[in-house]
Amino acid sequence: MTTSTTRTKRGKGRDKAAPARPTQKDIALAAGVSQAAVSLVLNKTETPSVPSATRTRIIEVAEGLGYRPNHPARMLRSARTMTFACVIPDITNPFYPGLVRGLQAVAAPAGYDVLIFDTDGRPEREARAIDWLLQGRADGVVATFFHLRVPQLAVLARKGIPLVRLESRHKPDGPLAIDSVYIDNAEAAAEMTRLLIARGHRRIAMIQAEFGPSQRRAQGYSAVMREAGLSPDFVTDSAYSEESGARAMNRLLERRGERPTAVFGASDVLALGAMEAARNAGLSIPGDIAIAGFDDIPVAKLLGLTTVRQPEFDLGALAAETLVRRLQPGGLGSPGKSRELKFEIMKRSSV
Amino acid sequence: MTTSTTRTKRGKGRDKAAPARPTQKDIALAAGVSQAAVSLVLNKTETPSVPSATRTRIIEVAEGLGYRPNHPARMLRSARTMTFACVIPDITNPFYPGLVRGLQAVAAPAGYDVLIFDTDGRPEREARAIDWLLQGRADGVVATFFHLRVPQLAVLARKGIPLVRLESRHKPDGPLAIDSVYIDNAEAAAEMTRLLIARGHRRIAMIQAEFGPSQRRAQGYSAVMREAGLSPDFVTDSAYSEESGARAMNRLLERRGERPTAVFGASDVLALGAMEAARNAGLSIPGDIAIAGFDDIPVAKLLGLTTVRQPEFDLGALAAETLVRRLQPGGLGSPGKSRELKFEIMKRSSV
DNA sequence: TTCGCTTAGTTATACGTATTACTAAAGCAA
DNA sequence: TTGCTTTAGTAATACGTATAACTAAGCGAA
Repeated sequence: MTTSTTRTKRGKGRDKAAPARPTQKDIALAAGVSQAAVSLVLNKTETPSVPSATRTRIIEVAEGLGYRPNHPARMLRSARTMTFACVIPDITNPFYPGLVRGLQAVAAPAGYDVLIFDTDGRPEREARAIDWLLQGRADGVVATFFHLRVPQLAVLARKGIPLVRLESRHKPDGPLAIDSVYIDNAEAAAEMTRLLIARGHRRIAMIQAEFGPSQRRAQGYSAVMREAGLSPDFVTDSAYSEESGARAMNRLLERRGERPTAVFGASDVLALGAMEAARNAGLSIPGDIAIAGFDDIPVAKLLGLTTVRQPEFDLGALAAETLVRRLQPGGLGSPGKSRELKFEIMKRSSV
Repeated sequence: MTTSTTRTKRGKGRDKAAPARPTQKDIALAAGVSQAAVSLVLNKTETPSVPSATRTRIIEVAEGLGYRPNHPARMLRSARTMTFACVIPDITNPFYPGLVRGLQAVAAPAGYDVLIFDTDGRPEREARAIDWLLQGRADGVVATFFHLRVPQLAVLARKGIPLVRLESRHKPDGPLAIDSVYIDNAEAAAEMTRLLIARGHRRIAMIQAEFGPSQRRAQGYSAVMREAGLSPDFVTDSAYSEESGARAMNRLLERRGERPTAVFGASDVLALGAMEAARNAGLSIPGDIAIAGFDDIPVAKLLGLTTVRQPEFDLGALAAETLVRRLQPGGLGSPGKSRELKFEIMKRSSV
């Protein structure tokens, strides 16, 4: 609008002051060598066919022009994106940022970046994620799928894209390059349920979500309840969100007859929502009602929530390690493994 | 399979039946047309030179083979990555996931993905981010830099990569494609300080971090304090983390002489750390000490933290819109604009 | 002299796509 | 018949890189 020169950024326009991104060709031209020589020097630490004088000259010219390798071109040529995709329901759920950092911690030193894809736990978004991955945007994937199962995921492995699933239980080895990392969700939930029973609770309800890891947690809870001669009591809401948790808790509180004395949220976010709803209803925690969660997101500590600790960072790091190994030559051949990390019961003040 | 012409063309023929990702060439071969025809049909909605019979055949073959366009090749050819980079200190800070979702909400419908780069607020990581962006990995950037200033960032704009900064105040228009979105951090901090004074506090300390938006917030606080004839009282720690907040609070509590009656954390995360330290020291909030924060991260509500609301999602969405507009033809020419969103004081129970 | 070896590179090609420029064949009018 | 238009495509090229295959010059040895 003002006095601005219409600058053509790149293209055959070739005007002098246009600071386009210089390519190896530009360096070659400026240094009086071929493009191949430039590529050689810039990529190999030892170049038998290029003497150090030329080497130095090329490097100096490259620095002088501010050369940066063109990533897309590299990807195309080498069929490697040097990117991991992280497919998760929602980065806003405080469980996942820690996982992502774990991923990054291992991926970055190995030269990989991390791309995030949110599915919102919806089947069509999960399908879109697969489609998107098949476009060669990532060399490997770490993912939590609520809906897709191995048959739908196998296509990735078949196209040479290893996948590490964040799972809720041990998976039998499979022939494809689909691995998993997990903590034993059923056992963890079982142990938490035992704790609640040991504290004297008999009417214990579980707030669960429709899909995802909540199912496995529900199994552990159910098993222990029945073992103790108590009847499982589920309230199901749609998502892993505070709103869902609060809604579920309100449904519990509206019940006529005997209310539960303890509520086990299938995830911390659900438990926190439940906690707030309980407080809003004038109940004290754990006096009037005990609340337990699952995940141990960072705020759980601040709020004194008794919960199951999932080592999110370590899970991410382990997943990344698995991918890095898979992507080494010949790594795709071995059978899919399931690797376990240990959970921990964090006893705080909400139970 | 039916026709045994499935050949492995990538990977030097190691695997036997490896179903490589089919390319346009493969489709062309199978459909008896040229690669150009395939590209035409698959990309244009109207193809005057390809009759609908051929069109249909090509599309069917493409679907039959499970064709997915190769993203790197597209990027190279079209010089468009269809990716936005989001450069932030730490995705683990609960302020940022919401920002990312706002970004995604606008970016995705426009066809852009979002890549996350964590800097940890360290200068060398920020420099690495720039370097990394210059490799043509993203078409546009949304970023929070603690250390880099316009001179160092200008290189992006000069190479045709628009940048939207998440800022703490209005920036004068500049000639480059560097925009910013912000809330008026100084005024917000000023207003919060006024609230604390209005509640009767006279000894009000601020916990701040060494770099980043904390500085601007400190200015607003200082101004109001001095205006009221009170002296500003800073405790500085390194990062925007709970540990830093707790450490700073402990330093305040260890002071001999008169303790502050209110503590203003330059960010919610700092305030939460301070809150925990205060509780651990046996103080009640707000009875013994009032605590205020800045950001309004999701847990602030759960913990009853009085704080300044930054519309994180909207900031992200606005940033993305700005980028999308910049990337439309001719969008890079206009001067860099600074766009403001409104903050809100969230009065809860910690003050 | 010829042969072989080393040095210092260069040339050529491929990755998969998008796009521009071109063309062969058919149809039709004059 | 020629000339022109339409139809239905194809061939060629470029994007920037990595790498395999090649070469020209110089030198020493047989």
